[in-house]
Amino acid sequence: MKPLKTVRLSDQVIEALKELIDSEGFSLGDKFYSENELTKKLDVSRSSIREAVRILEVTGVVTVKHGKGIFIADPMKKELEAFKEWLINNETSIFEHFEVRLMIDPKAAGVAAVKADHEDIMHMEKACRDFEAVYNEGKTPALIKHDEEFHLAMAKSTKNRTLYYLMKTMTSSLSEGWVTSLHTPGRSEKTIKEHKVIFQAIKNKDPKAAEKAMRDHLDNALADIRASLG
Amino acid sequence: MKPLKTVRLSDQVIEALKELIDSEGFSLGDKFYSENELTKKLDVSRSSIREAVRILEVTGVVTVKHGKGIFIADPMKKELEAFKEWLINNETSIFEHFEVRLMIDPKAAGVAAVKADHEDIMHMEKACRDFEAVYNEGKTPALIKHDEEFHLAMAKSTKNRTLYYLMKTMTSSLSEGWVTSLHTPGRSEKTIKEHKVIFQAIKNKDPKAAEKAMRDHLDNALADIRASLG
DNA sequence: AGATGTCTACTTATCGGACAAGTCAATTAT
DNA sequence: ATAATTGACTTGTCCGATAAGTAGACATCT
Repeated sequence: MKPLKTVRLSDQVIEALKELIDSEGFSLGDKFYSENELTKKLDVSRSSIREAVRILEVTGVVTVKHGKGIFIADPMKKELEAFKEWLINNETSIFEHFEVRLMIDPKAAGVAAVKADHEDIMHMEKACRDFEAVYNEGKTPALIKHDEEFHLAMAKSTKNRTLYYLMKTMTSSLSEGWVTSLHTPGRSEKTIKEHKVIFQAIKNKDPKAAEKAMRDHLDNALADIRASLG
Repeated sequence: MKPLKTVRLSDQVIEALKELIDSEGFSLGDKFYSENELTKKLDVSRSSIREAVRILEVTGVVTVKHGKGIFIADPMKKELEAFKEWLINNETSIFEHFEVRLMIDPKAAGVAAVKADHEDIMHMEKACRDFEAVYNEGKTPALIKHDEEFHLAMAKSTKNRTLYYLMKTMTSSLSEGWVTSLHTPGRSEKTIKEHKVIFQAIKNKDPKAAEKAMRDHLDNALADIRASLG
């Protein structure tokens, strides 16, 4: 790479690095080339490489770790991990969790009803089927996983990655701490029915019905938990 | 300036330069110190100075002109251009963030209206005052911090720690470099008014009014951002 | 065998000096 | 007076050296 007049070299390097990441299929968390490797690869001094990498770091494309190397970054990942850790360590109550989920999930279901495509519909339908199948096999502990699968499929179909990652963080922290509490007597059967109602509303592209169905689902689940806890 | 363990020197330089700009009263278009001057002034090698200056350039604090020097930039103008670029390059956009915030914040404001105690009210009132004070001083870049302060105080008064930490995670996930772009022309004045409306509704323990005020606030902010981006 | 410390290679972080190249104004030649 | 030149100052890039964090291999001790 030779300097082009009037255009800063390090700016060209920035573009070259983005291109490298895309074209060579680097993804989330992968270790990138070291500064020395990049020096040879792009035939540019290490100073220019460093400037470019540093800028890619502040713009959230990569993260640089002293002594380890350059890694492809996930913008929200760091914060979400800290969030999850906090959720687990602080044993936040299941009621807090539901209060938040009641804010998010119904609205998300409404958005999903508008934006879900065929693939999303298939995914949610599969989650419903899996839940029912596992229930019929009597594998109660595994049910929570498929409950999450449905809610995550729903979140994904909103086409909002931020929302999706957020839900993933919350659900994963939930399954690690409160597995047993969620399966109160008779809850699984109700969940199967309620998920189907939500699914149908989304499939019918009816936002209001989807929102209401999701709210009812969470309200019912919360009521059952309260009842079982006395 | 001596190196501090575990903290990158160039990061410290960034803060030092921001401090220099503030404390020595540099303003829009002024010629800043040259790299050599900064080297002597901060007792740091030119490489580190360059890294820091380069980052301040991409975040819109200064502009660097070959052969001429470093100049204090117009934050708004520069950043709005860069912000557009950033939105294009990053898949998770500010719009995704707002879509999620629109799900959470209004409901949270409703809960806050019910559960906020005296201390919470004081905290929110302080956030409103701080925002207005900083605005009157013309320190635009610092406004976002006090905007977040208000929303976090609101979240905290829900007494739901999960919700609070969630909000904290989301606000911090907004890339630090581009936050001032959120303050489009005329937005600050509106924010002051809108925050007051939300605050009053919460203080009056009126959940529905609080919810509506928050929804309006976010809708308006989003509309302004869309408008400023064309 | 298992725990512990040391060595080594590789990585990023910082430094200092060198030269290229753009800018501007004072000086000089015409 | 005008044009060309020079020189000082600026950022842009390169190079080589050293510091410091990391991880795995290896040897040592218990």
